[in-house]
Amino acid sequence: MTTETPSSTSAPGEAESGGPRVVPTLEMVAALAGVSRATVSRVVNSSPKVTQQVVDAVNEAIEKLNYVPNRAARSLASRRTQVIALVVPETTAKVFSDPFFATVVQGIALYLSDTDYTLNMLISSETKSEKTRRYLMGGNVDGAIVVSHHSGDHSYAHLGQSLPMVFGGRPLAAEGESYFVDVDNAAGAAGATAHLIESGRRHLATIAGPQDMPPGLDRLSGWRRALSMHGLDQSLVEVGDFTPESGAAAMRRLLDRGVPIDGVFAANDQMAAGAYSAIYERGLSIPGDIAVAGFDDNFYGSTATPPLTTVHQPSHELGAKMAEVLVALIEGKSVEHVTTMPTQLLIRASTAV
Amino acid sequence: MTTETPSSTSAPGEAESGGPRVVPTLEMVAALAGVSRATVSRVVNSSPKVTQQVVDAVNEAIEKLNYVPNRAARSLASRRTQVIALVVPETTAKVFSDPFFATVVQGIALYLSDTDYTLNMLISSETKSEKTRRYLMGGNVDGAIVVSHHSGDHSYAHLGQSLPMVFGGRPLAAEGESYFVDVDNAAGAAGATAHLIESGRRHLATIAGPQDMPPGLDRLSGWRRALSMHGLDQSLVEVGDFTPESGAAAMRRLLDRGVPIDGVFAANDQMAAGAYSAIYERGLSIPGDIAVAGFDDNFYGSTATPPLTTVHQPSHELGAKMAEVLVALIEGKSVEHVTTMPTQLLIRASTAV
DNA sequence: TTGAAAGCGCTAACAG
DNA sequence: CTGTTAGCGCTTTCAA
Repeated sequence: MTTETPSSTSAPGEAESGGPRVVPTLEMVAALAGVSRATVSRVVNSSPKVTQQVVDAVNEAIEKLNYVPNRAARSLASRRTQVIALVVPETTAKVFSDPFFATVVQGIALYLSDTDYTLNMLISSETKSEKTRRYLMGGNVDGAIVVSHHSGDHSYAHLGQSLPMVFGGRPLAAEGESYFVDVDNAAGAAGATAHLIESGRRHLATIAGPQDMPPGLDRLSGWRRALSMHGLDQSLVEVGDFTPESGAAAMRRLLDRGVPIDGVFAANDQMAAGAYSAIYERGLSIPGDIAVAGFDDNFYGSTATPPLTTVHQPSHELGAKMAEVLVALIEGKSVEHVTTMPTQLLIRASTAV
Repeated sequence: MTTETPSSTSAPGEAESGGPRVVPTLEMVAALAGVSRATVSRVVNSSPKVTQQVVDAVNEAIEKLNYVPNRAARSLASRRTQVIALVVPETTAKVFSDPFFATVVQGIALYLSDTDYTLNMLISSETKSEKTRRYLMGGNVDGAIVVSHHSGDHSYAHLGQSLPMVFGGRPLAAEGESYFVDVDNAAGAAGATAHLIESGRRHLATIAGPQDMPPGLDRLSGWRRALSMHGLDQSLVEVGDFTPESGAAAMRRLLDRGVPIDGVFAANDQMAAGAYSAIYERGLSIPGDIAVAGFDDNFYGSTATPPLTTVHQPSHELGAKMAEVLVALIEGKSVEHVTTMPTQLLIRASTAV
């Protein structure tokens, strides 16, 4: 990057028209208000010990000049960046097409927009993870949020010892001291399963998610919990990988067992959609022959025929909560390591009696 | 050289364990390498005029100390922030569930991860637009990217005169000097329509998008262009609002006209999906009786039965291009105001012969 | 309650 | 090619 500046010193951002952009400084405000820079700084940071009179004068000057504090200067002086990093592992970014993730991010951004923090989005690919790590530890951010979709991958966990961090989704291994916000997968799954039972189904199967991912594990255990509470058989389990195809395959395997099945809980909507096709292939009906419930509440479920009963995740709130926890952490408040958000059962036609 | 740190001053981010986080400074690198701070700065900024020997020594010191430049200090001194704002109008954020948008953002982030720029995401609601504006103009960012989904809303356009800005999607009114990156809607639509014609269809209709949105307008004109090139009738036009329901309604109106129709181009996949249901309602088949083509390439089209022929948008590349244009603009290079990205026709079963 | 002064860590002329 | 010298705009003791 050649940093030579032509003699005319055209300020960056001056663009092609308009006069030189003049950004008012705290000093100018001080001059206009007839006080010292220190006082202006106090007003800007709402220090309690400033005369109301002075406060008003300063605010008026600020208004008049359209003054906005310069973040860089502020950071440098206060040794606080007011920046929060949003780390998105590239593998997650690929699944970006999952509306769930997008909504979580939106929740984070919206929460932060009411604070003085700014969101810095980093896509961290394999090749750049070291760069990301350095950036995080280089004093460029006050904290970080790591959204790793379903994987439970907390490879940045150890950084949590030196930088406030919050993870989305519970880690696979009990990472001891890391903070995370998660949805109550087990309770959600148990609720959906209970609903199946309450609607009269007695021969329940499940299409579980990968057993090396926390949501896969937890949703399966939720299913088991509901069944054991009712003393029902728990042997009808097949595992998929969260794709529709795997759901269809799992459903076929279940049907091939030749035992009666009148209800299925799939660990996500995609697999439930896959199950639909397998069920229809065999000439069976939904919910007539088999009731189906899913998890996630996305497009696959809502557009299916019949619409899928599923477990809705409060993705927006999840994001907001992650931001909230992180900010609390940064500000030195003590926070629970684990925050669990409740899910909501969406009853639709696929489980009608 | 007073680099002493008061014993009690606990650095922020010290978290609950681990020693005080010591972030190495350029000065420490200079000392270790036995050169001046200026030289270290030159090396860090890869200035060409430094002896290789010195460069190596400095880099070694950097490595040893795990030094990362402090962005705030750098910004303050260089009067460049190296930050790019991503402005997401909240209305767009609500449509966040559209994978298109998520992918565009990903493209932006990925492009920037290879540069020294950082992405700052701002959700700008009605109530906060003034805050956003101030933030942008307060010297906190070097430039901004505004992603306004389909609306063509360039309400931030006037800021472009003082801050480098790039918009996604062409503006509704010819905003004179604003920069934008868009997909070639007209060409894409013309291509899909041409494909319909080439596959033997002669009685073509279209379900156009809202005529107050650029994509709605451009896709309709693309359809017209293809028809006029073949001297076909252009009267079978109905307008929808990009929702499946509006697509179904529009299709019903078309069928109600009582004239022969053997092909339909819908301005997006959602409306095409709606058209499917209207067509099926009348007992007609796809593509047997009517061939259907859409635009966007999303879930609605790929999961439809039969899979929908549609126009794929290079969303990832679009994002990357937006970032590229903005960076060029910031660095004073001259760039075209309009950048149009090509689309790609995805031929699937809905237009089979 | 307010002001003066001393930096935060880095870049950018300007000498040498 | 390298070092010296000033700041960038703001916060923060420390006095007054």
